[in-house]
Amino acid sequence: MELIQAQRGTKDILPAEKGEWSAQSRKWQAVEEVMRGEAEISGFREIRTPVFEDTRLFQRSVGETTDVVQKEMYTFLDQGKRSVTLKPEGTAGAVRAYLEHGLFNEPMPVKLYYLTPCYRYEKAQAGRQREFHQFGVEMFGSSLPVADAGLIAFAHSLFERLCIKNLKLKINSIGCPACRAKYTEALKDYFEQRKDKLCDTCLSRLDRNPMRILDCKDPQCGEVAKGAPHILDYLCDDCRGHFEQVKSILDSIGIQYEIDPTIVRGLDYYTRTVFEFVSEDLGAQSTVCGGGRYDGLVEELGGRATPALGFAVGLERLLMIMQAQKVEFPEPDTCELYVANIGEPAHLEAFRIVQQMRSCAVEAECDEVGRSLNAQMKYAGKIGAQFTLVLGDDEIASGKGVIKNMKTGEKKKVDLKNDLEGQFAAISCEGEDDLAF
RNA sequence: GUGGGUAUAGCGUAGUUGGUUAUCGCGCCAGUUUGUGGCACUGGAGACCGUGGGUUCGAAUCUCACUACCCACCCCA
Repeated sequence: MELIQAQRGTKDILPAEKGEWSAQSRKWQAVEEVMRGEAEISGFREIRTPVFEDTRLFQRSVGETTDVVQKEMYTFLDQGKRSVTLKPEGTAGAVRAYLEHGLFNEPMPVKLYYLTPCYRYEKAQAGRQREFHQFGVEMFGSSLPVADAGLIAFAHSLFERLCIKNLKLKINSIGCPACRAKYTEALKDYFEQRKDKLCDTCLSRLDRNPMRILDCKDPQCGEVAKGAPHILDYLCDDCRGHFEQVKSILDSIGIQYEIDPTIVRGLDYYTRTVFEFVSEDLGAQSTVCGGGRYDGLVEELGGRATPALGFAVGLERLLMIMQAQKVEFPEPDTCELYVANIGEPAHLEAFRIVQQMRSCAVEAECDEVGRSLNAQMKYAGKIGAQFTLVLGDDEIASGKGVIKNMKTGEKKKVDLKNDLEGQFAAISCEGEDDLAF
Protein backbone atom coordinates (compact mmCIF):
# COMPACT_ATOMS: atom_id res chain seq x y z
CA MET A 1 0.00 0.00 0.00
CA GLU A 2 1.21 3.45 -0.80
CA LEU A 3 2.44 5.30 2.25
CA ILE A 4 1.13 8.77 2.88
CA GLN A 5 3.97 11.18 3.42
CA ALA A 6 4.18 14.46 5.28
CA GLN A 7 3.02 17.38 3.14
CA ARG A 8 5.57 19.22 1.07
CA GLY A 9 7.28 21.89 3.09
CA THR A 10 6.35 20.36 6.44
CA LYS A 11 8.57 18.48 8.84
CA ASP A 12 8.09 16.00 11.64
CA ILE A 13 9.96 16.82 14.79
CA LEU A 14 11.13 13.52 16.24
CA PRO A 15 12.29 12.54 19.73
CA ALA A 16 15.89 12.66 20.89
CA GLU A 17 18.60 11.67 18.47
CA LYS A 18 16.32 10.43 15.73
CA GLY A 19 15.88 12.53 12.67
CA GLU A 20 17.95 15.35 11.35
CA TRP A 21 19.50 17.62 13.93
CA SER A 22 17.11 20.51 13.59
CA ALA A 23 14.08 18.22 13.77
CA GLN A 24 14.64 16.81 17.24
CA SER A 25 12.00 17.67 19.75
CA ARG A 26 14.29 18.03 22.73
CA LYS A 27 16.31 20.68 20.97
CA TRP A 28 13.12 22.56 20.23
CA GLN A 29 12.03 22.23 23.84
CA ALA A 30 15.33 23.63 25.06
CA VAL A 31 15.17 26.60 22.69
CA GLU A 32 11.55 27.30 23.51
CA GLU A 33 12.28 27.20 27.21
CA VAL A 34 15.02 29.81 26.84
CA MET A 35 12.77 32.03 24.75
CA ARG A 36 9.91 31.89 27.21
CA GLY A 37 12.27 32.60 30.08
CA GLU A 38 13.94 35.56 28.39
CA ALA A 39 10.61 37.01 27.31
CA GLU A 40 9.12 36.76 30.79
CA ILE A 41 12.19 38.35 32.36
CA SER A 42 11.77 41.28 29.99
CA GLY A 43 8.13 41.69 30.94
CA PHE A 44 6.48 40.02 27.96
CA ARG A 45 3.51 37.73 28.61
CA GLU A 46 2.41 34.89 26.40
CA ILE A 47 -0.53 35.21 24.07
CA ARG A 48 -1.93 32.27 22.11
CA THR A 49 -4.15 33.04 19.19
CA PRO A 50 -5.89 30.68 16.77
CA VAL A 51 -4.04 29.20 13.85
CA PHE A 52 -6.75 30.36 11.45
CA GLU A 53 -8.41 33.73 11.17
CA ASP A 54 -10.85 35.62 8.99
CA THR A 55 -9.02 36.11 5.69
CA ARG A 56 -9.73 39.85 5.77
CA LEU A 57 -7.52 40.24 8.84
CA PHE A 58 -4.42 39.44 6.82
CA GLN A 59 -5.54 41.36 3.77
CA ARG A 60 -5.90 44.48 5.90
CA SER A 61 -2.75 44.10 7.96
CA VAL A 62 -0.13 42.38 5.85
CA GLY A 63 -1.43 44.25 2.81
CA GLU A 64 -3.50 43.38 -0.23
CA THR A 65 -0.64 43.86 -2.67
CA THR A 66 2.08 41.90 -0.89
CA ASP A 67 3.34 38.57 -2.17
CA VAL A 68 2.34 36.96 1.09
CA VAL A 69 -1.31 37.84 0.62
CA GLN A 70 -1.45 37.57 -3.15
CA LYS A 71 0.10 34.17 -3.63
CA GLU A 72 1.28 32.58 -0.43
CA MET A 73 -1.74 32.21 1.85
CA TYR A 74 -3.49 29.01 2.79
CA THR A 75 -7.00 30.32 2.25
CA PHE A 76 -10.13 28.21 2.02
CA LEU A 77 -13.87 28.30 2.61
CA ASP A 78 -15.01 26.50 5.74
CA GLN A 79 -18.23 24.45 5.93
CA GLY A 80 -20.17 27.64 6.59
CA LYS A 81 -18.72 29.29 3.47
CA ARG A 82 -16.58 31.71 5.45
CA SER A 83 -13.20 32.54 3.99
CA VAL A 84 -10.56 31.61 6.54
CA THR A 85 -6.77 31.68 6.31
CA LEU A 86 -4.03 29.86 8.17
CA LYS A 87 -1.88 32.53 9.79
CA PRO A 88 1.07 33.48 7.56
CA GLU A 89 2.68 35.46 10.40
CA GLY A 90 2.02 36.23 14.03
CA THR A 91 1.46 39.96 14.32
CA ALA A 92 -2.00 40.21 12.80
CA GLY A 93 -3.60 37.76 15.21
CA ALA A 94 -1.94 39.38 18.19
CA VAL A 95 -3.20 42.82 17.19
CA ARG A 96 -6.67 41.44 16.54
CA ALA A 97 -6.78 39.89 20.00
CA TYR A 98 -5.37 43.07 21.54
CA LEU A 99 -8.30 45.00 20.12
CA GLU A 100 -10.97 42.34 20.63
CA HIS A 101 -10.21 41.95 24.34
CA GLY A 102 -9.55 45.58 25.10
CA LEU A 103 -5.94 45.04 26.08
CA PHE A 104 -5.48 48.74 25.33
CA ASN A 105 -7.08 49.31 28.74
CA GLU A 106 -4.11 47.65 30.42
CA PRO A 107 -1.24 49.85 31.59
CA MET A 108 0.98 50.75 28.64
CA PRO A 109 3.09 49.39 27.20
CA VAL A 110 1.36 46.09 26.56
CA LYS A 111 4.02 43.47 25.87
CA LEU A 112 3.13 40.11 24.36
CA TYR A 113 5.04 37.11 23.05
CA TYR A 114 4.07 33.95 21.23
CA LEU A 115 5.39 30.72 19.82
CA THR A 116 3.29 29.68 16.89
CA PRO A 117 3.29 27.73 13.66
CA CYS A 118 2.79 29.83 10.51
CA TYR A 119 1.75 28.80 7.04
CA ARG A 120 2.75 30.06 3.64
CA TYR A 121 2.16 28.32 0.36
CA GLU A 122 5.65 28.61 -1.07
CA LYS A 123 8.06 26.32 -2.80
CA ALA A 124 10.17 24.81 -0.05
CA GLN A 125 13.93 25.17 0.05
CA ALA A 126 16.65 25.40 2.68
CA GLY A 127 15.28 27.48 5.55
CA ARG A 128 11.90 27.92 3.92
CA GLN A 129 8.97 25.67 4.65
CA ARG A 130 5.23 25.79 4.19
CA GLU A 131 4.69 25.21 7.85
CA PHE A 132 7.28 26.97 9.96
CA HIS A 133 7.47 28.29 13.49
CA GLN A 134 7.96 31.73 14.85
CA PHE A 135 8.81 33.15 18.21
CA GLY A 136 7.54 36.70 18.18
CA VAL A 137 7.07 39.64 20.49
CA GLU A 138 4.81 42.66 20.13
CA MET A 139 4.83 45.86 22.11
CA PHE A 140 2.00 48.39 22.06
CA GLY A 141 1.88 51.95 23.29
CA SER A 142 5.35 53.39 22.97
CA SER A 143 6.52 55.72 20.24
CA LEU A 144 9.85 56.37 21.92
CA PRO A 145 13.12 55.40 20.24
CA VAL A 146 14.09 53.63 23.44
CA ALA A 147 11.36 51.09 22.69
CA ASP A 148 12.88 50.36 19.27
CA ALA A 149 16.35 50.04 20.71
CA GLY A 150 15.08 48.02 23.64
CA LEU A 151 13.39 45.54 21.38
CA ILE A 152 16.53 45.13 19.31
CA ALA A 153 18.53 44.70 22.50
CA PHE A 154 16.10 42.04 23.63
CA ALA A 155 16.56 40.08 20.42
CA HIS A 156 20.29 40.53 20.72
CA SER A 157 20.42 39.13 24.25
CA LEU A 158 18.18 36.27 23.26
CA PHE A 159 20.68 35.13 20.64
CA GLU A 160 23.52 35.58 23.06
CA ARG A 161 21.70 33.46 25.61
CA LEU A 162 21.36 30.73 22.97
CA CYS A 163 25.11 30.85 22.27
CA ILE A 164 24.58 31.92 18.67
CA LYS A 165 27.52 33.73 17.14
CA ASN A 166 28.25 35.88 14.11
CA LEU A 167 24.82 37.34 13.61
CA LYS A 168 24.80 40.61 11.77
CA LEU A 169 22.25 43.24 12.75
CA LYS A 170 21.00 45.39 9.93
CA ILE A 171 18.79 48.38 10.55
CA ASN A 172 17.08 50.94 8.43
CA SER A 173 14.27 53.43 8.60
CA ILE A 174 11.58 53.42 5.99
CA GLY A 175 9.91 56.48 7.46
CA CYS A 176 6.26 57.22 7.91
CA PRO A 177 3.78 56.87 5.03
CA ALA A 178 4.37 60.51 4.09
CA CYS A 179 8.12 60.31 3.66
CA ARG A 180 7.98 56.86 2.12
CA ALA A 181 5.61 58.03 -0.59
CA LYS A 182 7.95 60.85 -1.53
CA TYR A 183 10.87 58.47 -1.62
CA THR A 184 9.17 55.78 -3.67
CA GLU A 185 8.29 58.37 -6.24
CA ALA A 186 11.87 59.64 -6.45
CA LEU A 187 13.10 56.07 -6.75
CA LYS A 188 10.66 55.27 -9.52
CA ASP A 189 11.71 58.35 -11.45
CA TYR A 190 15.33 57.40 -11.12
CA PHE A 191 14.90 53.81 -12.33
CA GLU A 192 12.35 54.75 -14.96
CA GLN A 193 15.06 56.78 -16.66
CA ARG A 194 17.42 53.80 -16.60
CA LYS A 195 14.92 51.12 -17.51
CA ASP A 196 17.03 49.71 -20.34
CA LYS A 197 19.76 48.66 -17.92
CA LEU A 198 17.55 46.71 -15.52
CA CYS A 199 17.03 42.95 -15.54
CA ASP A 200 13.58 41.46 -16.07
CA THR A 201 12.82 40.83 -12.43
CA CYS A 202 13.74 44.39 -11.60
CA LEU A 203 11.43 45.71 -14.28
CA SER A 204 8.59 43.93 -12.57
CA ARG A 205 9.76 45.29 -9.24
CA LEU A 206 9.63 48.79 -10.63
CA ASP A 207 5.96 49.32 -10.01
CA ARG A 208 5.43 46.69 -7.32
CA ASN A 209 8.27 47.36 -4.92
CA PRO A 210 10.98 49.60 -6.37
CA MET A 211 13.01 49.44 -3.16
CA ARG A 212 13.73 45.81 -3.93
CA ILE A 213 15.78 46.79 -6.96
CA LEU A 214 18.34 48.17 -4.57
CA ASP A 215 19.57 44.76 -3.53
CA CYS A 216 19.31 42.91 -6.85
CA LYS A 217 22.19 40.51 -7.37
CA ASP A 218 22.50 41.26 -11.06
CA PRO A 219 25.77 43.22 -11.42
CA GLN A 220 24.31 45.68 -13.91
CA CYS A 221 21.34 46.43 -11.68
CA GLY A 222 23.77 46.84 -8.82
CA GLU A 223 25.66 49.49 -10.81
CA VAL A 224 22.47 51.39 -11.50
CA ALA A 225 21.33 51.06 -7.89
CA LYS A 226 24.54 52.64 -6.62
CA GLY A 227 23.47 56.02 -7.80
CA ALA A 228 19.87 55.70 -6.66
CA PRO A 229 18.39 58.08 -4.12
CA HIS A 230 18.73 57.09 -0.51
CA ILE A 231 15.67 56.58 1.72
CA LEU A 232 17.43 58.24 4.62
CA ASP A 233 17.66 61.45 2.61
CA TYR A 234 13.91 61.53 2.25
CA LEU A 235 12.90 61.11 5.86
CA CYS A 236 10.86 63.88 7.42
CA ASP A 237 12.35 65.65 10.44
CA ASP A 238 10.44 63.54 12.96
CA CYS A 239 11.39 60.26 11.36
CA ARG A 240 15.00 61.31 10.97
CA GLY A 241 15.20 62.37 14.58
CA HIS A 242 13.64 59.13 15.72
CA PHE A 243 16.12 57.06 13.73
CA GLU A 244 19.08 59.08 15.00
CA GLN A 245 18.03 58.44 18.56
CA VAL A 246 17.53 54.72 18.00
CA LYS A 247 21.07 54.54 16.65
CA SER A 248 22.58 56.51 19.47
CA ILE A 249 20.88 54.37 22.10
CA LEU A 250 22.20 51.25 20.37
CA ASP A 251 25.66 52.83 20.35
CA SER A 252 25.43 53.63 24.02
CA ILE A 253 24.62 50.04 25.00
CA GLY A 254 27.32 48.70 22.70
CA ILE A 255 25.20 46.89 20.15
CA GLN A 256 26.86 46.78 16.77
CA TYR A 257 24.74 47.33 13.70
CA GLU A 258 25.01 48.14 10.07
CA ILE A 259 22.76 50.61 8.32
CA ASP A 260 21.35 48.88 5.31
CA PRO A 261 19.07 51.02 3.19
CA THR A 262 18.08 47.96 1.19
CA ILE A 263 16.25 46.19 3.96
CA VAL A 264 12.62 46.64 3.31
CA ARG A 265 10.27 44.40 5.15
CA GLY A 266 7.84 42.96 2.64
CA LEU A 267 4.79 43.43 4.82
CA ASP A 268 2.88 46.67 4.37
CA TYR A 269 2.41 47.52 8.02
CA TYR A 270 5.99 48.50 8.81
CA THR A 271 6.92 52.13 9.47
CA ARG A 272 10.09 53.87 10.59
CA THR A 273 12.56 51.45 12.17
CA VAL A 274 12.99 48.10 10.45
CA PHE A 275 15.70 45.59 11.24
CA GLU A 276 16.85 42.08 10.66
CA PHE A 277 19.43 39.70 12.04
CA VAL A 278 21.14 37.71 9.31
CA SER A 279 23.52 34.77 9.43
CA GLU A 280 26.00 33.35 6.97
CA ASP A 281 25.36 29.92 8.41
CA LEU A 282 22.03 29.68 6.59
CA GLY A 283 21.44 29.04 2.91
CA ALA A 284 19.95 31.65 0.65
CA GLN A 285 17.37 32.48 3.30
CA SER A 286 19.74 34.28 5.60
CA THR A 287 17.32 36.23 7.77
CA VAL A 288 16.71 34.59 11.12
CA CYS A 289 14.88 37.47 12.74
CA GLY A 290 12.99 40.38 11.27
CA GLY A 291 10.87 43.13 12.66
CA GLY A 292 10.29 46.78 13.20
CA ARG A 293 7.80 49.42 14.05
CA TYR A 294 4.21 49.40 12.80
CA ASP A 295 2.64 52.58 14.08
CA GLY A 296 -0.31 52.52 11.70
CA LEU A 297 -1.47 48.94 12.10
CA VAL A 298 -3.66 49.15 15.20
CA GLU A 299 -5.64 51.99 13.64
CA GLU A 300 -5.78 50.15 10.34
CA LEU A 301 -7.51 47.27 12.13
CA GLY A 302 -10.07 49.54 13.73
CA GLY A 303 -8.42 50.61 16.97
CA ARG A 304 -7.31 53.93 18.32
CA ALA A 305 -4.04 55.14 16.78
CA THR A 306 -1.37 53.32 18.79
CA PRO A 307 2.35 53.17 18.21
CA ALA A 308 3.58 49.58 18.19
CA LEU A 309 6.50 47.41 17.22
CA GLY A 310 7.65 43.83 17.23
CA PHE A 311 9.82 41.16 15.70
CA ALA A 312 9.71 37.48 14.88
CA VAL A 313 12.37 34.78 14.91
CA GLY A 314 12.18 31.83 12.54
CA LEU A 315 12.71 28.79 14.74
CA GLU A 316 13.72 26.40 11.97
CA ARG A 317 16.35 28.86 10.80
CA LEU A 318 17.52 29.43 14.33
CA LEU A 319 18.00 25.69 14.85
CA MET A 320 19.85 25.49 11.52
CA ILE A 321 22.32 28.12 12.68
CA MET A 322 22.78 26.39 16.00
CA GLN A 323 23.47 23.17 14.16
CA ALA A 324 25.99 24.82 11.85
CA GLN A 325 27.71 26.37 14.86
CA LYS A 326 27.55 23.10 16.78
CA VAL A 327 25.93 24.67 19.81
CA GLU A 328 25.91 22.25 22.75
CA PHE A 329 22.57 21.28 24.19
CA PRO A 330 21.87 19.98 27.69
CA GLU A 331 22.01 16.20 27.91
CA PRO A 332 18.58 14.64 27.59
CA ASP A 333 17.00 13.02 30.61
CA THR A 334 17.37 9.27 30.62
CA CYS A 335 15.65 6.56 32.59
CA GLU A 336 16.81 6.73 36.19
CA LEU A 337 15.73 3.29 37.34
CA TYR A 338 15.02 0.20 35.26
CA VAL A 339 13.30 -2.58 37.16
CA ALA A 340 14.01 -5.95 35.52
CA ASN A 341 12.12 -9.08 36.38
CA ILE A 342 12.41 -12.85 36.24
CA GLY A 343 9.06 -14.54 35.96
CA GLU A 344 5.49 -13.32 36.12
CA PRO A 345 5.03 -12.59 39.85
CA ALA A 346 8.17 -10.50 39.73
CA HIS A 347 6.93 -8.73 36.59
CA LEU A 348 3.88 -7.57 38.50
CA GLU A 349 6.01 -6.40 41.40
CA ALA A 350 8.32 -4.54 39.00
CA PHE A 351 5.30 -2.84 37.50
CA ARG A 352 4.10 -1.84 40.97
CA ILE A 353 7.47 -0.41 41.94
CA VAL A 354 7.71 1.56 38.70
CA GLN A 355 4.32 3.13 39.34
CA GLN A 356 5.41 4.01 42.86
CA MET A 357 8.69 5.55 41.71
CA ARG A 358 7.01 7.56 38.98
CA SER A 359 4.58 9.00 41.50
CA CYS A 360 7.67 10.33 43.28
CA ALA A 361 8.92 11.91 40.04
CA VAL A 362 11.57 9.29 39.35
CA GLU A 363 11.85 8.36 35.68
CA ALA A 364 11.37 4.61 35.92
CA GLU A 365 10.77 1.77 33.45
CA CYS A 366 10.12 -1.93 33.48
CA ASP A 367 9.72 -4.55 30.77
CA GLU A 368 6.82 -3.85 28.42
CA VAL A 369 7.44 -6.38 25.69
CA GLY A 370 8.19 -9.67 27.46
CA ARG A 371 11.97 -9.82 27.20
CA SER A 372 14.28 -12.28 28.93
CA LEU A 373 16.38 -10.99 31.80
CA ASN A 374 19.42 -10.75 29.57
CA ALA A 375 17.48 -8.81 26.97
CA GLN A 376 16.03 -6.56 29.65
CA MET A 377 19.51 -5.68 30.86
CA LYS A 378 20.65 -4.98 27.31
CA TYR A 379 17.65 -2.77 26.84
CA ALA A 380 18.33 -0.93 30.09
CA GLY A 381 21.84 -0.23 28.82
CA LYS A 382 20.55 0.99 25.48
CA ILE A 383 18.10 3.49 26.90
CA GLY A 384 20.81 4.80 29.19
CA ALA A 385 19.24 3.68 32.46
CA GLN A 386 21.31 5.00 35.35
CA PHE A 387 20.33 2.28 37.83
CA THR A 388 18.78 -1.17 37.62
CA LEU A 389 16.97 -3.36 40.08
CA VAL A 390 16.42 -7.07 39.34
CA LEU A 391 13.40 -8.79 40.84
CA GLY A 392 12.97 -12.55 41.09
CA ASP A 393 11.46 -15.09 43.47
CA ASP A 394 14.20 -14.47 46.03
CA GLU A 395 13.58 -10.74 46.24
CA ILE A 396 9.86 -11.19 46.48
CA ALA A 397 10.27 -13.69 49.29
CA SER A 398 12.81 -11.65 51.25
CA GLY A 399 11.59 -8.16 50.44
CA LYS A 400 15.22 -7.17 49.84
CA GLY A 401 16.85 -6.21 46.55
CA VAL A 402 20.01 -4.82 44.99
CA ILE A 403 20.25 -1.61 43.02
CA LYS A 404 23.07 -1.50 40.52
CA ASN A 405 24.74 1.65 39.24
CA MET A 406 25.08 1.03 35.52
CA LYS A 407 27.98 3.39 35.10
CA THR A 408 30.21 2.17 37.94
CA GLY A 409 28.83 -1.35 38.41
CA GLU A 410 28.50 -0.61 42.11
CA LYS A 411 25.68 -2.46 43.92
CA LYS A 412 23.71 -1.37 46.96
CA LYS A 413 21.20 -3.35 49.03
CA VAL A 414 17.73 -1.91 49.49
CA ASP A 415 14.61 -2.80 51.41
CA LEU A 416 11.82 -3.14 48.86
CA LYS A 417 9.04 -2.83 51.39
CA ASN A 418 10.05 0.29 53.23
CA ASP A 419 10.58 3.77 51.72
CA LEU A 420 12.17 2.54 48.52
CA GLU A 421 11.99 5.99 46.94
CA GLY A 422 13.90 7.47 49.87
CA GLN A 423 16.61 4.84 49.63
CA PHE A 424 16.85 5.36 45.86
CA ALA A 425 17.09 9.12 46.30
CA ALA A 426 20.04 8.61 48.64
CA ILE A 427 21.77 6.27 46.17
CA SER A 428 21.25 8.43 43.12
CA CYS A 429 21.87 11.85 44.64
CA GLU A 430 25.02 12.82 42.82
CA GLY A 431 25.66 16.09 40.94
CA GLU A 432 22.94 17.31 38.62
CA ASP A 433 23.80 17.86 34.97
CA ASP A 434 24.72 21.42 34.08
CA LEU A 435 22.99 23.31 31.32
CA ALA A 436 24.93 23.86 28.13
CA PHE A 437 23.28 27.20 27.54
C1' G B 1 5.34 30.09 -10.90
C1' U B 2 10.79 29.38 -13.33
C1' G B 3 15.48 26.75 -13.39
C1' G B 4 19.28 22.86 -11.77
C1' G B 5 20.45 18.27 -9.05
C1' U B 6 19.12 13.62 -6.76
C1' A B 7 16.20 8.94 -6.09
C1' U B 8 18.83 1.08 -3.98
C1' A B 9 15.98 -1.69 3.71
C1' G B 10 14.80 2.94 9.44
C1' C B 11 19.84 5.53 8.21
C1' G B 12 24.41 5.49 5.25
C1' U B 13 25.90 2.76 0.97
C1' A B 14 28.11 -1.25 -3.19
C1' G B 15 26.38 -2.70 -7.60
C1' U B 16 28.74 0.98 -15.57
C1' U B 17 30.47 -3.36 -21.82
C1' G B 18 22.45 -5.26 -19.26
C1' G B 19 22.88 -11.88 -17.13
C1' U B 20 20.73 -16.44 -11.78
C1' U B 21 19.09 -15.68 -4.99
C1' A B 22 20.72 -7.19 -5.03
C1' U B 23 26.22 -5.81 -1.39
C1' C B 24 28.23 -4.04 3.12
C1' G B 25 28.06 -1.12 7.64
C1' C B 26 24.95 1.06 11.49
C1' G B 27 20.34 0.31 13.71
C1' C B 28 16.31 -3.38 15.01
C1' C B 29 14.90 -8.63 16.98
C1' A B 30 16.70 -13.15 19.10
C1' G B 31 20.38 -16.66 20.81
C1' U B 32 25.24 -17.90 23.02
C1' U B 33 23.72 -16.39 28.90
C1' U B 34 15.75 -17.22 32.82
C1' G B 35 19.99 -14.21 38.22
C1' U B 36 22.66 -8.90 35.84
C1' G B 37 23.85 -4.51 30.39
C1' G B 38 28.06 -2.34 27.44
C1' C B 39 32.47 -6.29 24.28
C1' A B 40 32.42 -10.55 21.16
C1' C B 41 30.32 -14.34 18.21
C1' U B 42 25.91 -16.69 15.72
C1' G B 43 21.30 -16.34 13.54
C1' G B 44 16.84 -13.53 11.97
C1' A B 45 13.46 -9.79 10.16
C1' G B 46 13.55 -5.73 6.94
C1' A B 47 14.20 -3.57 -0.34
C1' C B 48 7.41 -3.42 -5.09
C1' C B 49 16.05 -1.00 -6.64
C1' G B 50 10.82 6.39 -6.43
C1' U B 51 6.21 5.25 -10.01
C1' G B 52 4.52 3.90 -14.90
C1' G B 53 5.62 2.70 -19.88
C1' G B 54 9.44 1.33 -23.85
C1' U B 55 13.90 -1.54 -25.88
C1' U B 56 15.56 -6.79 -24.87
C1' C B 57 15.39 -13.79 -24.36
C1' G B 58 16.70 -10.95 -19.86
C1' A B 59 16.66 -4.12 -16.87
C1' A B 60 18.68 -1.51 -10.31
C1' U B 61 21.80 -0.94 -14.92
C1' C B 62 19.68 1.59 -21.50
C1' U B 63 15.35 4.96 -22.87
C1' C B 64 10.87 8.11 -22.20
C1' A B 65 7.34 10.20 -19.07
C1' C B 66 5.67 11.20 -14.27
C1' U B 67 6.26 11.88 -9.03
C1' A B 68 8.85 13.03 -4.67
C1' C B 69 12.87 15.26 -2.27
C1' C B 70 17.03 18.80 -2.27
C1' C B 71 19.09 23.46 -3.98
C1' A B 72 18.55 28.27 -6.31
C1' C B 73 15.39 32.44 -8.37
C1' C B 74 11.15 35.16 -6.43
C1' C B 75 9.61 36.33 -1.39
C1' C B 76 10.14 36.12 3.74
C1' A B 77 10.91 34.08 9.59
